[in-house]
Amino acid sequence: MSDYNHKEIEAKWQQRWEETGLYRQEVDWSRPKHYALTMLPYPSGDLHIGHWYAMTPSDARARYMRMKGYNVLFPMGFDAFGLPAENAAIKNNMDPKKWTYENIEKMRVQMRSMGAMFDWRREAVSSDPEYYRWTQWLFRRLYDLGLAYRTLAPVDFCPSCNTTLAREQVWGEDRHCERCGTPVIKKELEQWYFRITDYAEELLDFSTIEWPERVKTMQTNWIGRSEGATVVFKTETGDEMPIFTTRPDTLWGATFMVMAPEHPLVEKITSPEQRATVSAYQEAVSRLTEIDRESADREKTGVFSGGYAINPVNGARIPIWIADYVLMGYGTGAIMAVPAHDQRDFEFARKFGLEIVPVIHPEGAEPLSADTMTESYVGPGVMVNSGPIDGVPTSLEKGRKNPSIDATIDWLEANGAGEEGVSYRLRDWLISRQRYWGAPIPIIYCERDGIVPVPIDQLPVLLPDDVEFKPTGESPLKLRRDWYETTCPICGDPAVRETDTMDTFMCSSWYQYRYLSPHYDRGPFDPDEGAYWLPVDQYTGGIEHATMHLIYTRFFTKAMREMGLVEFAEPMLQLNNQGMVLGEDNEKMSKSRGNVVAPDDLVEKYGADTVRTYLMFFSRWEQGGPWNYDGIKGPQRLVQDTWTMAHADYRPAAVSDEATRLLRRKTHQTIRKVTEDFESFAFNTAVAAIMDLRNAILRAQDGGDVAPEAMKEAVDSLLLLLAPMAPHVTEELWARRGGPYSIHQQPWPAWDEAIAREEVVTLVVQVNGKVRDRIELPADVTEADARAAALASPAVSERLDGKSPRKVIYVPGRLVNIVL
RNA sequence: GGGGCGGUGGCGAAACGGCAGACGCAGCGGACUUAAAAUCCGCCGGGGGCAACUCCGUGUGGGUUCGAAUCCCACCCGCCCUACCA
Repeated sequence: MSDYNHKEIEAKWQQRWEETGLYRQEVDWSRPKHYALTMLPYPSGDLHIGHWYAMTPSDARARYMRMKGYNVLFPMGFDAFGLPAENAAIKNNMDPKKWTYENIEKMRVQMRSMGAMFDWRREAVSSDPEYYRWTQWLFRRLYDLGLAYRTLAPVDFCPSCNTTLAREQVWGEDRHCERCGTPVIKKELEQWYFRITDYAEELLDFSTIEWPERVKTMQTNWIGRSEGATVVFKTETGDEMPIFTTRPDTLWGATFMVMAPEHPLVEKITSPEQRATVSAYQEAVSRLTEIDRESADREKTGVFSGGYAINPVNGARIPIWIADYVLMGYGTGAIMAVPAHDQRDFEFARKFGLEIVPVIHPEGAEPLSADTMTESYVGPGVMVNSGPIDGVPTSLEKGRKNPSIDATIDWLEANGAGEEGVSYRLRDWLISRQRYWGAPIPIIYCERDGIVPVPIDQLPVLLPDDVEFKPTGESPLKLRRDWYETTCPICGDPAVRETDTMDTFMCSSWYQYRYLSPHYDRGPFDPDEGAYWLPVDQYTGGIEHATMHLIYTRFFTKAMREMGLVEFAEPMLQLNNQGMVLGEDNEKMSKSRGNVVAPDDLVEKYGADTVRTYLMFFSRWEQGGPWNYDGIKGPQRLVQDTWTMAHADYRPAAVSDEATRLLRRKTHQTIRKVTEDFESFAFNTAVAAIMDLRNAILRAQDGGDVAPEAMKEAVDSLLLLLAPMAPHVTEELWARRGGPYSIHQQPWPAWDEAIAREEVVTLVVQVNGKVRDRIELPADVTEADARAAALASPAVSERLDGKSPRKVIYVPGRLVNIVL
């Protein structure tokens, strides 16, 4: 037996797998398919331990499914557009493309060291023109479906540099430009959006997918469905001013209105006397950070507009105020204020001396009085001062099934003053980025024809190379006149290109489709591949994408369904999230903390097999936890012991049936346990079970009284069970023991329930719930015998003291509890 | 403020409502060795006892149950997400 040399073995098998195409994944309609996908990395240039933690257990699961008989697709690629490349380029005066592709090359080498079963022929890189051609194509299809639109949106703008700024370019409390120090202003710019809100309702439906409750809850909260009513108020200038409320029943208590400072009607309703005040307020608000503006504990600010609106339920003339606690992005950007029954409105009314009219009489209490209230009342009661709904009970704080709300909506609909309505917190997806390193938005602006999409046959709109990264504040794309200036596809007149690029989340919203056929040039993916492989069966990745990527890709799939590209509505049927590997100090890993664990060094020292096994063993996968350099010794010993026992020249002196039966039982119990654990992503206990089998085999080899066939079964089974976790060393040992190539193509071992069954059970004997004795009984003992045996236990009879028990609980195979 | 996840030996963790601590790390004692590493054997939650054994113990306080780490209620602590959502 030679020593275990992980470097030699891992290099050897990685090369052999490559040469023999072991991990080529092809359509095969005669076999059931399994599309396993793990989130693709951003090419930062260094594969860190978090990547290993995400990818190697996913790989082991894919390998397990393969051994179970599935035709498994397990691809990999790179989410290669994005800001870091551009920042690195500006900093080092380097081409972002060069930076990105050098990083990709480096990471490919690192990923190969994992020994994962990625089929590299299916690799997709989102910054390749043959990839983003189809990103642009999908944009075009979304545009044609009316799901992409352009509208004004506020961005941070430096009036001195005359440019938009990214959030991280705005510095300090006073929000000044990072370059020139000028205070930035909010400016309305034309930006591209996707109408994800059209799918808000459908995105709330998780009935066809098995995703973690946590992710479903986060998405549900993110989408934020509220039920209520839309009510149209009329301003004195004659404009309609719709509002959304979850408490339409309190309409009779509305004593003023509040508009967001950015509301388009503000200009119109502001009176001449108030104009200067309102403008100053708008200006001040535009300088606040989002965080400042949206922090709830900040004191309310606002100004009177000078305008009035009419409450449609009672004709009351109420003042319209402007305040930034009302957000343009939610509902209609304007609210009715009911200070008696809404705390925010109450605080505002008290601060500015506005009228408060209670419309709910609390159950069994004194009527509310505007003069004595110290906070709003949101409890149950009976409606008062509310015309047609006086006397109707109100129970819940929000939502329907509240009699007073139902009655109000009926009244509103009957009188044409409003209707039942639903509002979502979800906003449309802003995809414009004032950035170079991204997929160009394939749009041309023509004086005559306006917004003109680039014709399909002219895609991709290539991102030009050799751009100048002068810090001028202009997009580098604008400086490339030969690229920026073009002609209108419709009229042929001179026109200009859109210089914004697409959010990289768009690239990653459909990559699972591109993997099927990364070089296909007649569509985003080859439908023949799609028909077989889609949708993704098993998706793995971090929880941090719960409300971003994981919503976007669901939206994309629904939109692709509208395009006729797919027939299903959900991209990934099952999702499992891994946790995070923390530093040894139990803190998030970071260079500044000096607690970063480098996988390359670990692979050098221990080998990929040991690193993989340790990552799967040290904690529950979805939980993660702190790294521990000592802990890796456990899996290291497992690998070493496996090496030793697989080489052992085992010749028993004399065979014992009992010892043989015990080892076989352990073997079959382990197969059962590891199989169940792989099914449920419980990798840590799977490794523990394999370690347990290892212990039994070593003991049996030492004892030398187990039949050779049982020993072979045990060792071969251990190799097969360990193969998904430690693919190289098990392959080597399998080959050395004369097994056919490859171990990864062997069927997953099956267990025999009869062999796995215990013949003797240890019954716990409790008296009043406390363990007093343990008795060994045959596994098939009858209830009567078990009860009798328990009562016969000395520990019981002693405590029973001649009396008969009040009750005896029998749990088969577990315990007998005697209650005195 | 809202929502989510978690709190079990020195450490990472196991445990269909049924023997708490599987498996591993560290530690301690011993064997081998000139020595160290590696390896092997034993011990390893706390208290009491020579021992058989016994009492206590899963963040805190209650509850349900024959029986609770597990279910319910309240609270404390930690982490994550979200944040004036009308």
